[in-house]
Amino acid sequence: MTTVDPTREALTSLGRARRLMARTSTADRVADAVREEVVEGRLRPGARLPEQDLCAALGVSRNTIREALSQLVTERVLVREPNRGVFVAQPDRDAVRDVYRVRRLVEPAAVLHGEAFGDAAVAAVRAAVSEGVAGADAEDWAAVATANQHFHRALVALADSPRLDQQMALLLAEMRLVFHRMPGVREFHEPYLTRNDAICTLLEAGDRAAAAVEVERYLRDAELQLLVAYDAL
Amino acid sequence: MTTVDPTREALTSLGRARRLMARTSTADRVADAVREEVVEGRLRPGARLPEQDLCAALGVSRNTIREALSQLVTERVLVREPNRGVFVAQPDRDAVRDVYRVRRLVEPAAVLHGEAFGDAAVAAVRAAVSEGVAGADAEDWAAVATANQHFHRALVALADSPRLDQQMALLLAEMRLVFHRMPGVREFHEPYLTRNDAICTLLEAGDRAAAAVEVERYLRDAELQLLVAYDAL
DNA sequence: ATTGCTGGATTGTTGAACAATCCCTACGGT
DNA sequence: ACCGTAGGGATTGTTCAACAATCCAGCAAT
Repeated sequence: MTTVDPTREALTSLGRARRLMARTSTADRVADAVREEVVEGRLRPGARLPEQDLCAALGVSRNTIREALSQLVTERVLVREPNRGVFVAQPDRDAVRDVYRVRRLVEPAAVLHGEAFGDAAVAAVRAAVSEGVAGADAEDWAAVATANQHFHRALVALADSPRLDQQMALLLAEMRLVFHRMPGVREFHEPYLTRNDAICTLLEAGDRAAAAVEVERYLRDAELQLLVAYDAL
Repeated sequence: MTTVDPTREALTSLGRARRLMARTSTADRVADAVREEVVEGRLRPGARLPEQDLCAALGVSRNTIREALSQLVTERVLVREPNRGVFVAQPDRDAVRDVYRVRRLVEPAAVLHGEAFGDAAVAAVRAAVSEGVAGADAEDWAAVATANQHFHRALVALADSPRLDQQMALLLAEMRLVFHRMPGVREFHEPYLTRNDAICTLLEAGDRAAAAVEVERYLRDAELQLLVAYDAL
């Protein structure tokens, strides 16, 4: 029987925390850089990413590049075609349907049954709404799109679950690829500003049930609009 | 204006399918092998996985090993401590709470709003229930645990979403790590056999609302039981 | 126009190397 | 006995160079 030493245990715990906040690895930074290029639209869906070019551009070895690319493939930001290379993902109709199927399950449930305490979580939702309005006032539609994503991230954050937050981040990154495949960012995002506001107001009033219903309707409309746009593509 | 050639289009589609069914890469196979060892419990939570040992055991180079390990780290099967190595994950109390938070949102929602048509999906649930009963009759409690996981995977499959299925697979793999940290596999899984049966019967009767409520209660009880066991650890 | 071949380019995988970091131990000072 | 420190060994993080396997484009031949 080994006796537990609480002090020692606490110290090793601190050491672990230290390690977790250690500087990210090179591969992680490469992945961040490439992901940034993709979600910002500077790398278009379908674009090919030769490993050597990335080596030259980022000044790291091919192995490190490959590690980063594998990471992005599991995030669905890139797709790998064996022996051909990796490409920026091109979400197809089925991908859109599936993403919205998940969102329609998760987002209303988070609004309805979220366990986040206090008003901070709702305040984050309000902040995203304001951010969208500010973007619209400045006619910066890319900013409006970003604010919209912050809005939905804030909705999921009501569940107070790191794992769910992470999954939502992946889904939203995939959504950016969807938007990059089609024109009309303004037309798509602008109409939802008022609906965001309405949902947020319901939340602030404590009427989670009504807010959840409204979120579900929102997502259904958005999906339909995207699928129609895909058909016209 | 380009004219569409349906034959040509079908052929390129075939080419893409060919690539997707291409034999998995070495790194993928290594990841599968290690994951198998972990979920089967032959590698205990907290165990260290030195890269060189894996090289010798599996006969592949260190770079390939590292690629596989990175993959498993993103799956939360392993954790990496920079400059120290990778270890089999040891889900802590917070991990259990978070996993169940996600499951309590997703599983009832999938049961309630799932869009899987036909009886095939419900039949899969029934199959998992029968599998559990068979395992209990044979007093094979590991089989009962596996059947339980199949049951919950079948519940999520009601949503008919590949992305959700994949996420559920990751959560269930994490749950296996939780179980490996504590004794009493039988005591934990056996009581849920009758509840599985009840939920399945409700589903077969078309009463999704009642089934969803029952799933939610189920998950709440299971979480509580696990947290108590953690405290006694 | 279709088939078959060939050369070049890219990926998949390996092996070896080196710096950086960590762990452990021994040593010396107090 | 306790703390700090310095060294040594082991492991990881990263790079580089090489080779086989595969794919692609272009060309030749029918």
